[in-house]
Amino acid sequence: MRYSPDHKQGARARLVDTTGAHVKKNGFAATGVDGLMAAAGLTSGAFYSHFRSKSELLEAIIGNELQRSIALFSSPVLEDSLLAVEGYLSQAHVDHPEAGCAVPALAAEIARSGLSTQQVFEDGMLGLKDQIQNLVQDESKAWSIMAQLVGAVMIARGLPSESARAALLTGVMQQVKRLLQDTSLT
Amino acid sequence: MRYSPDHKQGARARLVDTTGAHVKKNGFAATGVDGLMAAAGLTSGAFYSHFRSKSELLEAIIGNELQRSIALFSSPVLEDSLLAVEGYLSQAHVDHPEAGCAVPALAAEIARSGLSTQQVFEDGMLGLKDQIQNLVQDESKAWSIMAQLVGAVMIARGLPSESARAALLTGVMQQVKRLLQDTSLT
DNA sequence: GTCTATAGTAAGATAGAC
DNA sequence: GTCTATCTTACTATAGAC
Repeated sequence: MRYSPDHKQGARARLVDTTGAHVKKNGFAATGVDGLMAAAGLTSGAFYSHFRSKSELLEAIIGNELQRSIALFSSPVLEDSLLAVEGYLSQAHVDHPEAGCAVPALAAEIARSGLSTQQVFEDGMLGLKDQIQNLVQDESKAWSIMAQLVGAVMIARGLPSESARAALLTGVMQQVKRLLQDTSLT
Repeated sequence: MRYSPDHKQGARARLVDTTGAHVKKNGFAATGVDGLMAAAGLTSGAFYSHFRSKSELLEAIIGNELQRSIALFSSPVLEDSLLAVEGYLSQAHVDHPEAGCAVPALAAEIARSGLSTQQVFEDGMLGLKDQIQNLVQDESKAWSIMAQLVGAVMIARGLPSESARAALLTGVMQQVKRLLQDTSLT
């Protein structure tokens, strides 16, 4: 069977999606190319038809994942953003990293990777920051909200007891809500 | 040469220190037992005289590192805590993970490890939370401060440009300071 | 307690058939 | 574009000498 002209593009995009989920759940360094491709239903040999190296894959994953996150926080309406934040700080997000934000799952590994991957990360994070800043009209508050969301989910994922998780998530939710609603604070 | 009765204990403690620094910088999954022991000036064979497995080492590192962090935030005086927070959100802390807090460096890998390691992590995090709560007299604010500090340092380590890093760190510093100082906010 | 040596497995990456 | 097969290296862990 022949492949359509844009099959390669489509296959690469599908690979970035499925391996992205796998890597968010299991970690990038902890997973081999073999396991990555098996999760996508292919063998490791095919990997290098789409990426020159494993680190090139990480760069593609980060770009793809952050674009999704930006789309989730794209509404300029306060009510939509409150819903997005509630979803971010939910038990479901903590329990399912494979379907969630890439930042709490992969930021530590991004910090240890090459400059080009970090550049993609920075572009995405500045895009997210600008969107939140549009809501709260204050750069300091925008960075604070981002750091809280990311930090809270990352810490919550390491807490085994439900009670500690819930206390952390609701506590941070309370403070983030205040930042989003009270426009007087600086 | 013979070894003193408590040489084993001392050697293990030293191993937890030096491998802790190595793991915070390079990641846990990304480093082999060989490299870990080489960083400590030993060979890999000696590793299993002190730990039954690599994951037992992670557990020991987390316990050791969080005890240190708790000591750094142990003062009940507000001025001391402001200094500790400034150090946490400093360029130096972002640039030198090996000498810094284990949480932004390792939380994602803790979330993927065994229950006993997560239990040690939870104990340490609740201890830290209690100390901060003593300062701000509010559990929600304590969790919020912790999440912000951890999230900010982790994100900052992935940002290649100095300007973006500085904006993030000073922005979060401003919001954390407000939480620490303004006792009226809930 | 630390060493060398090694077992056994899995890693990242490449070559060539289809 | 994907497969199987393979090269080389590195991994976790163990055994036995000192």
